Amino acid sequence: MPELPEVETIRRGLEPHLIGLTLQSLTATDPKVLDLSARDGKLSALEGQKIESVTRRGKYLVFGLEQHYLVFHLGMTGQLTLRDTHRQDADSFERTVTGLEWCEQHAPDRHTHIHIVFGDGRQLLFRDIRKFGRVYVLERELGHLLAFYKLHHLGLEPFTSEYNLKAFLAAFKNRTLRLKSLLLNQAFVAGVGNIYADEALFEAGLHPARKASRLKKAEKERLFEAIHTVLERGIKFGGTSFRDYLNSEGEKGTNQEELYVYGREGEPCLKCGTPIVKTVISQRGTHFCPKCQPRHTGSARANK
DNA sequence: CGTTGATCCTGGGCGC
DNA sequence: TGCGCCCAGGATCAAC
Repeated sequence: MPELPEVETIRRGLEPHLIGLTLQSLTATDPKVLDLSARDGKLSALEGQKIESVTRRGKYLVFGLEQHYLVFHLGMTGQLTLRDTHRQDADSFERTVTGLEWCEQHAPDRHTHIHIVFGDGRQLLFRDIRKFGRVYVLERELGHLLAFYKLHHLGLEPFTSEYNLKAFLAAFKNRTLRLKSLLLNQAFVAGVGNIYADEALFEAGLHPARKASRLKKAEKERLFEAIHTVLERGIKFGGTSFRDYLNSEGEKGTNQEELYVYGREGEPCLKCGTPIVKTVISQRGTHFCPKCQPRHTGSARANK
Protein backbone atom coordinates (compact mmCIF):
# COMPACT_ATOMS: atom_id res chain seq x y z
CA MET A 1 0.00 0.00 0.00
CA PRO A 2 1.98 2.93 -1.19
CA GLU A 3 1.22 5.84 1.13
CA LEU A 4 2.97 9.20 1.34
CA PRO A 5 6.38 7.86 2.49
CA GLU A 6 6.41 5.17 -0.21
CA VAL A 7 5.39 7.55 -2.99
CA GLU A 8 7.92 10.12 -1.79
CA THR A 9 10.66 7.46 -1.77
CA ILE A 10 9.78 6.55 -5.35
CA ARG A 11 9.73 10.21 -6.32
CA ARG A 12 13.17 10.82 -4.87
CA GLY A 13 14.47 7.76 -6.66
CA LEU A 14 13.09 8.80 -10.03
CA GLU A 15 13.66 12.55 -10.05
CA PRO A 16 17.45 12.66 -10.66
CA HIS A 17 17.19 10.06 -13.41
CA LEU A 18 14.17 11.39 -15.29
CA ILE A 19 14.58 15.16 -15.37
CA GLY A 20 15.34 16.19 -18.94
CA LEU A 21 14.52 12.83 -20.50
CA THR A 22 12.25 12.71 -23.54
CA LEU A 23 9.30 10.35 -23.64
CA GLN A 24 9.75 8.31 -26.79
CA SER A 25 6.73 6.03 -26.51
CA LEU A 26 3.99 5.19 -24.02
CA THR A 27 2.12 1.92 -24.26
CA ALA A 28 -0.77 0.70 -22.15
CA THR A 29 -1.50 -3.02 -22.25
CA ASP A 30 -4.54 -2.83 -19.96
CA PRO A 31 -6.94 0.13 -20.34
CA LYS A 32 -8.28 -0.60 -16.85
CA VAL A 33 -5.54 1.47 -15.25
CA LEU A 34 -6.21 4.43 -17.55
CA ASP A 35 -8.42 7.18 -16.29
CA LEU A 36 -10.80 8.56 -18.92
CA SER A 37 -8.40 11.48 -19.32
CA ALA A 38 -5.68 9.07 -20.46
CA ARG A 39 -7.69 7.02 -22.96
CA ASP A 40 -8.28 7.27 -26.69
CA GLY A 41 -4.69 7.93 -27.63
CA LYS A 42 -4.15 10.68 -25.08
CA LEU A 43 -1.16 8.78 -23.70
CA SER A 44 0.61 8.82 -27.06
CA ALA A 45 0.01 12.57 -27.24
CA LEU A 46 2.78 12.82 -24.63
CA GLU A 47 5.40 11.34 -26.94
CA GLY A 48 8.24 13.68 -27.73
CA GLN A 49 7.82 15.76 -24.58
CA LYS A 50 10.54 16.22 -21.97
CA ILE A 51 10.11 15.63 -18.26
CA GLU A 52 10.64 18.92 -16.46
CA SER A 53 9.65 18.02 -12.91
CA VAL A 54 8.73 15.09 -10.67
CA THR A 55 6.53 16.14 -7.78
CA ARG A 56 4.08 14.60 -5.33
CA ARG A 57 0.80 15.57 -3.69
CA GLY A 58 -0.52 13.14 -1.10
CA LYS A 59 -0.24 9.71 -2.72
CA TYR A 60 -0.21 11.12 -6.26
CA LEU A 61 3.03 11.22 -8.26
CA VAL A 62 3.12 14.02 -10.86
CA PHE A 63 5.39 14.22 -13.89
CA GLY A 64 5.50 17.75 -15.26
CA LEU A 65 5.98 17.55 -19.03
CA GLU A 66 6.33 20.39 -21.52
CA GLN A 67 2.63 20.49 -22.38
CA HIS A 68 0.98 18.07 -19.96
CA TYR A 69 1.01 16.57 -16.50
CA LEU A 70 1.22 12.79 -16.30
CA VAL A 71 -0.19 11.69 -12.94
CA PHE A 72 0.06 8.28 -11.27
CA HIS A 73 -1.80 6.86 -8.28
CA LEU A 74 -0.36 3.51 -7.23
CA GLY A 75 -3.47 2.20 -5.50
CA MET A 76 -2.62 -0.77 -3.33
CA THR A 77 -0.12 -2.81 -5.30
CA GLY A 78 1.21 -0.35 -7.85
CA GLN A 79 4.94 -0.31 -8.61
CA LEU A 80 6.79 2.26 -10.68
CA THR A 81 10.30 1.14 -11.53
CA LEU A 82 13.12 2.22 -13.73
CA ARG A 83 14.67 -0.31 -16.06
CA ASP A 84 17.85 0.06 -18.08
CA THR A 85 17.60 -2.17 -21.13
CA HIS A 86 21.28 -1.61 -21.91
CA ARG A 87 22.42 -3.06 -18.63
CA GLN A 88 23.30 -6.71 -18.92
CA ASP A 89 22.51 -8.44 -15.67
CA ALA A 90 23.46 -11.97 -14.88
CA ASP A 91 20.69 -14.44 -15.73
CA SER A 92 19.95 -14.96 -12.08
CA PHE A 93 19.00 -11.30 -11.74
CA GLU A 94 16.84 -11.01 -14.82
CA ARG A 95 13.48 -12.16 -13.56
CA THR A 96 9.98 -10.92 -13.21
CA VAL A 97 8.82 -9.39 -10.02
CA THR A 98 7.09 -11.79 -7.71
CA GLY A 99 5.88 -10.09 -4.60
CA LEU A 100 8.76 -9.10 -2.39
CA GLU A 101 11.43 -11.11 -4.13
CA TRP A 102 14.50 -8.98 -4.58
CA CYS A 103 15.60 -8.44 -8.12
CA GLU A 104 18.13 -6.25 -9.83
CA GLN A 105 15.78 -5.31 -12.62
CA HIS A 106 12.12 -5.76 -13.35
CA ALA A 107 11.42 -7.63 -16.51
CA PRO A 108 7.87 -6.78 -17.64
CA ASP A 109 5.31 -9.48 -16.88
CA ARG A 110 1.55 -9.92 -17.17
CA HIS A 111 1.00 -7.35 -14.41
CA THR A 112 3.00 -4.65 -16.17
CA HIS A 113 0.31 -2.39 -17.62
CA ILE A 114 2.21 0.65 -18.87
CA HIS A 115 5.57 0.85 -20.60
CA ILE A 116 7.23 4.21 -21.03
CA VAL A 117 10.32 4.16 -23.24
CA PHE A 118 12.89 6.93 -23.19
CA GLY A 119 15.27 7.74 -26.01
CA ASP A 120 18.31 6.48 -24.14
CA GLY A 121 17.19 2.87 -23.76
CA ARG A 122 15.73 3.23 -20.31
CA GLN A 123 12.14 2.41 -19.47
CA LEU A 124 9.68 3.34 -16.76
CA LEU A 125 7.37 0.43 -15.98
CA PHE A 126 4.05 0.61 -14.18
CA ARG A 127 3.08 -2.72 -12.66
CA ASP A 128 -0.06 -3.24 -10.59
CA ILE A 129 -1.34 -6.67 -9.59
CA ARG A 130 -4.76 -5.58 -8.34
CA LYS A 131 -5.24 -2.76 -10.79
CA PHE A 132 -6.44 -0.26 -8.22
CA GLY A 133 -3.87 2.20 -9.53
CA ARG A 134 -4.74 4.90 -12.08
CA VAL A 135 -2.97 7.06 -14.63
CA TYR A 136 -4.21 10.54 -15.55
CA VAL A 137 -3.26 13.02 -18.26
CA LEU A 138 -3.81 16.75 -17.67
CA GLU A 139 -3.20 19.81 -19.81
CA ARG A 140 -0.15 21.68 -18.56
CA GLU A 141 -1.72 24.55 -16.73
CA LEU A 142 -1.30 25.02 -13.02
CA GLY A 143 -5.03 25.63 -12.76
CA HIS A 144 -5.74 22.18 -14.15
CA LEU A 145 -3.42 20.55 -11.63
CA LEU A 146 -4.99 22.45 -8.76
CA ALA A 147 -8.45 21.52 -10.04
CA PHE A 148 -7.32 17.89 -10.12
CA TYR A 149 -6.27 18.09 -6.46
CA LYS A 150 -9.58 19.68 -5.59
CA LEU A 151 -11.56 17.10 -7.56
CA HIS A 152 -9.85 14.35 -5.58
CA HIS A 153 -10.49 16.19 -2.31
CA LEU A 154 -6.90 16.42 -1.15
CA GLY A 155 -6.47 18.01 2.25
CA LEU A 156 -3.44 19.29 4.16
CA GLU A 157 -0.09 18.40 2.63
CA PRO A 158 2.45 17.27 5.27
CA PHE A 159 5.96 18.79 5.14
CA THR A 160 4.64 22.05 3.71
CA SER A 161 3.70 25.31 5.40
CA GLU A 162 0.03 24.47 4.91
CA TYR A 163 0.44 21.64 7.41
CA ASN A 164 0.32 23.81 10.51
CA LEU A 165 -1.49 23.46 13.80
CA LYS A 166 -4.06 26.15 13.09
CA ALA A 167 -5.14 24.54 9.81
CA PHE A 168 -5.06 21.10 11.42
CA LEU A 169 -7.39 22.15 14.23
CA ALA A 170 -9.70 23.82 11.69
CA ALA A 171 -9.90 20.57 9.72
CA PHE A 172 -11.73 18.97 12.68
CA LYS A 173 -14.72 21.25 12.08
CA ASN A 174 -17.97 19.31 11.66
CA ARG A 175 -16.13 15.99 11.94
CA THR A 176 -18.00 13.43 14.02
CA LEU A 177 -16.48 10.21 12.73
CA ARG A 178 -13.91 7.94 14.40
CA LEU A 179 -10.26 8.92 14.38
CA LYS A 180 -9.26 5.98 12.19
CA SER A 181 -11.81 6.96 9.55
CA LEU A 182 -10.75 10.60 9.75
CA LEU A 183 -7.11 9.73 9.15
CA LEU A 184 -7.97 7.61 6.13
CA ASN A 185 -9.90 10.50 4.61
CA GLN A 186 -7.58 12.22 2.12
CA ALA A 187 -9.56 15.43 2.53
CA PHE A 188 -8.20 15.68 6.10
CA VAL A 189 -4.45 15.09 5.71
CA ALA A 190 -3.33 13.93 2.26
CA GLY A 191 -1.12 10.86 2.02
CA VAL A 192 -2.01 8.95 5.19
CA GLY A 193 -3.14 5.36 4.58
CA ASN A 194 -3.90 2.35 6.73
CA ILE A 195 -0.40 1.66 8.02
CA TYR A 196 0.56 5.21 8.96
CA ALA A 197 -2.93 5.92 10.36
CA ASP A 198 -2.50 3.11 12.89
CA GLU A 199 1.07 4.17 13.65
CA ALA A 200 0.12 7.82 14.10
CA LEU A 201 -2.68 6.95 16.53
CA PHE A 202 -0.27 4.82 18.56
CA GLU A 203 2.33 7.58 18.50
CA ALA A 204 -0.30 10.02 19.79
CA GLY A 205 -1.68 7.55 22.36
CA LEU A 206 -5.20 7.82 20.95
CA HIS A 207 -7.71 4.98 20.54
CA PRO A 208 -8.69 4.57 16.85
CA ALA A 209 -12.42 4.27 17.63
CA ARG A 210 -12.67 7.58 19.48
CA LYS A 211 -14.84 10.23 17.87
CA ALA A 212 -13.02 13.15 16.29
CA SER A 213 -15.49 15.58 17.83
CA ARG A 214 -14.63 14.43 21.37
CA LEU A 215 -10.92 15.16 21.34
CA LYS A 216 -9.40 17.74 23.61
CA LYS A 217 -7.17 20.36 22.05
CA ALA A 218 -4.07 18.81 23.60
CA GLU A 219 -4.97 15.46 22.05
CA LYS A 220 -5.38 17.04 18.62
CA GLU A 221 -1.98 18.64 19.03
CA ARG A 222 -0.47 15.25 19.83
CA LEU A 223 -2.03 13.80 16.69
CA PHE A 224 -0.73 16.73 14.64
CA GLU A 225 2.82 15.98 15.78
CA ALA A 226 2.39 12.20 15.57
CA ILE A 227 1.35 12.21 11.90
CA HIS A 228 4.44 14.23 11.05
CA THR A 229 6.64 11.92 13.12
CA VAL A 230 5.50 8.62 11.59
CA LEU A 231 5.53 9.94 8.00
CA GLU A 232 9.03 11.34 8.47
CA ARG A 233 10.21 8.04 9.91
CA GLY A 234 8.63 6.18 6.99
CA ILE A 235 10.57 8.28 4.50
CA LYS A 236 13.77 7.91 6.54
CA PHE A 237 13.56 4.13 6.23
CA GLY A 238 12.60 4.12 2.56
CA GLY A 239 8.95 3.16 3.02
CA THR A 240 7.16 0.13 4.44
CA SER A 241 7.38 -3.08 2.39
CA PHE A 242 4.67 -5.06 4.13
CA ARG A 243 3.43 -6.66 0.94
CA ASP A 244 4.10 -5.41 -2.57
CA TYR A 245 5.81 -2.08 -2.16
CA LEU A 246 9.13 -1.62 -3.95
CA ASN A 247 11.01 1.60 -4.66
CA SER A 248 11.98 2.84 -8.12
CA GLU A 249 14.99 0.50 -8.14
CA GLY A 250 12.87 -2.53 -7.27
CA GLU A 251 14.12 -2.66 -3.69
CA LYS A 252 12.20 -3.07 -0.44
CA GLY A 253 12.00 -0.38 2.21
CA THR A 254 12.80 -1.20 5.84
CA ASN A 255 10.15 0.73 7.75
CA GLN A 256 8.23 -2.49 8.42
CA GLU A 257 10.92 -3.15 11.03
CA GLU A 258 10.09 0.14 12.75
CA LEU A 259 6.32 -0.34 13.12
CA TYR A 260 4.80 -0.34 16.61
CA VAL A 261 1.32 -1.71 15.93
CA TYR A 262 0.53 -2.40 12.25
CA GLY A 263 0.77 -6.13 11.53
CA ARG A 264 1.70 -6.90 15.14
CA GLU A 265 -1.57 -8.43 16.38
CA GLY A 266 -0.98 -10.50 19.52
CA GLU A 267 2.62 -9.38 19.84
CA PRO A 268 3.71 -7.37 22.89
CA CYS A 269 3.48 -3.59 22.71
CA LEU A 270 7.01 -2.26 22.37
CA LYS A 271 6.32 0.32 25.08
CA CYS A 272 4.28 -1.55 27.70
CA GLY A 273 4.21 -5.24 26.72
CA THR A 274 0.44 -5.49 26.41
CA PRO A 275 -0.59 -7.65 23.41
CA ILE A 276 -1.49 -5.55 20.35
CA VAL A 277 -5.19 -5.83 19.41
CA LYS A 278 -6.59 -5.94 15.88
CA THR A 279 -10.15 -4.88 15.07
CA VAL A 280 -12.03 -3.58 12.06
CA ILE A 281 -12.97 0.08 11.71
CA SER A 282 -14.40 1.47 8.48
CA GLN A 283 -13.85 -1.95 6.90
CA ARG A 284 -10.12 -1.59 7.54
CA GLY A 285 -7.88 -3.69 9.71
CA THR A 286 -6.96 -1.53 12.70
CA HIS A 287 -4.16 -2.23 15.17
CA PHE A 288 -3.64 -0.60 18.55
CA CYS A 289 -2.35 -1.08 22.08
CA PRO A 290 -5.33 -1.16 24.49
CA LYS A 291 -3.20 0.22 27.31
CA CYS A 292 -1.23 2.95 25.53
CA GLN A 293 -4.34 3.99 23.57
CA PRO A 294 -7.21 3.97 26.10
CA ARG A 295 -10.75 4.15 24.73
CA HIS A 296 -12.00 6.26 27.57
CA THR A 297 -10.19 9.10 29.21
CA GLY A 298 -11.03 10.93 32.38
CA SER A 299 -10.45 10.77 36.11
CA ALA A 300 -10.74 6.99 36.29
CA ARG A 301 -8.12 6.29 33.69
CA ALA A 302 -6.04 3.33 34.70
CA ASN A 303 -2.95 4.03 32.69
CA LYS A 304 0.03 6.03 33.80
C1' DC B 1 -23.07 18.23 3.77
C1' DG B 2 -21.11 14.41 6.62
C1' DT B 3 -20.90 9.56 7.08
C1' DT B 4 -21.38 4.69 5.97
C1' DG B 5 -20.93 0.70 3.27
C1' DA B 6 -20.54 -1.75 -1.33
C1' DT B 7 -17.46 -2.21 -5.03
C1' DC B 8 -13.37 -3.22 -7.82
C1' DC B 9 -9.08 -6.92 -8.35
C1' DT B 10 -5.69 -10.72 -7.63
C1' DG B 11 -2.45 -13.53 -4.96
C1' DG B 12 -1.67 -15.79 -0.82
C1' DG B 13 -2.95 -18.37 3.15
C1' DC B 14 -5.83 -21.59 5.23
C1' DG B 15 -8.81 -25.74 6.04
C1' DC B 16 -10.14 -30.07 4.46
C1' DT C 1 -1.93 -32.05 -4.11
C1' DG C 2 -5.73 -29.36 -5.04
C1' DC C 3 -9.87 -27.08 -4.42
C1' DG C 4 -12.81 -23.51 -2.49
C1' DC C 5 -13.08 -19.84 0.51
C1' DC C 6 -11.81 -15.58 2.46
C1' DC C 7 -8.87 -11.75 3.33
C1' DA C 8 -5.95 -7.58 2.21
C1' DG C 9 -7.40 -2.42 1.06
C1' DG C 10 -7.61 3.28 -1.73
C1' DA C 11 -10.82 5.75 -3.72
C1' DT C 12 -15.36 6.35 -5.62
C1' DC C 13 -20.13 6.60 -5.40
C1' DA C 14 -24.88 5.69 -3.96
C1' DA C 15 -27.80 6.13 -0.14
C1' DC C 16 -29.15 7.77 4.32
